[in-house]
Amino acid sequence: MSQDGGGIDLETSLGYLLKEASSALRQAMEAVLRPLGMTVTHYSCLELLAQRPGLSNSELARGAFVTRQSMNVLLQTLERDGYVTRPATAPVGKVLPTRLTPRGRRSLAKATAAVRSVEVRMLGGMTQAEQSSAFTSLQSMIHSLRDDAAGG
Amino acid sequence: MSQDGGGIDLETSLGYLLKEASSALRQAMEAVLRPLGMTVTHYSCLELLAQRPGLSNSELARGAFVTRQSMNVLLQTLERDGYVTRPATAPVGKVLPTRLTPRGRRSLAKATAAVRSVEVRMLGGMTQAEQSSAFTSLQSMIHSLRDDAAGG
DNA sequence: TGACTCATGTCAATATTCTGACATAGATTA
DNA sequence: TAATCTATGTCAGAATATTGACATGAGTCA
Repeated sequence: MSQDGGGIDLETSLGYLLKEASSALRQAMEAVLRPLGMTVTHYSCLELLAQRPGLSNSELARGAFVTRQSMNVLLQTLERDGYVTRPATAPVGKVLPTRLTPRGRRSLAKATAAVRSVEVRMLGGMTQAEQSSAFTSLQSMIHSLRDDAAGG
Repeated sequence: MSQDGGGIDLETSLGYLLKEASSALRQAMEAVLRPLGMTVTHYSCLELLAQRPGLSNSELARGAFVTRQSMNVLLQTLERDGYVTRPATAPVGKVLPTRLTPRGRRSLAKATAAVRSVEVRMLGGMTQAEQSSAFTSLQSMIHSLRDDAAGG
């Protein structure tokens, strides 16, 4: 309709569609993770640690797209429940490198399978070429948005 | 690296990239909306009402990707502050059609301009063809994820 | 008409995340 | 060395969103 000068047409807005897709993905992940007693952030943290052992609280926070305060709360729970371990004192600086315990690894294995099924489903209707171009497009969007200068 | 049988390689995962892009967009929107004293959900609600006057609480919730309970709290605040109006009694059923007040429209105008600048920036590095294919890809992902059957 | 199902609006309690703040450790610079 | 800047871990309070629950109204079906 009359998008010019008016509002942002949500029907054709790529930003809105991006949010819609992200929301659908999150909901699908929550659905398969819930039976495992795991939240998305919880899973993200474990998956990050599996791929990059020794990540710090702040690095995990950035990787899971939450604040370091939120990640800190999560890590304390995960540590208490025996999914991860952190040294009592920092080897260097204030950074506490975190690692998965065997229990954490076991827990992650089930979650990864569940999440993989979601991703496979999401990619189901796309050709390899489409996936490839979607990848490039998303990277482009991220790059443009990261060029600080908020006010323009 | 060794993604087979192991974890989900976050470096090459389209799902992770989707979350990354969505997070970057949200952060950029928060940055430009904050000076206006508005949150993203707050803005989304107003924008939805501008395009589809008379939307109900539940419909607004779905459009803004929050629960109807969360939207209800927001609407009560917006109504109290004079940005929207709702009839005291439902014209039909329990549905209360919500509408923007002149004040709500004024407030939205500034926000829309700010958000538009973010979307323009996001699209800056993409050709028209890329935007078009990104749109199709995102729609495909949403469609695949919406095909319920969570567990497979 | 009556029973059933579904969607809605709303209240309450809980959970999650964020903002603000502080002390500390390393790097940078003079 | 000393001052400054940046990044980190963490505590506390506030904002935000969610789950759970209930009553109500509309639609369906017998």
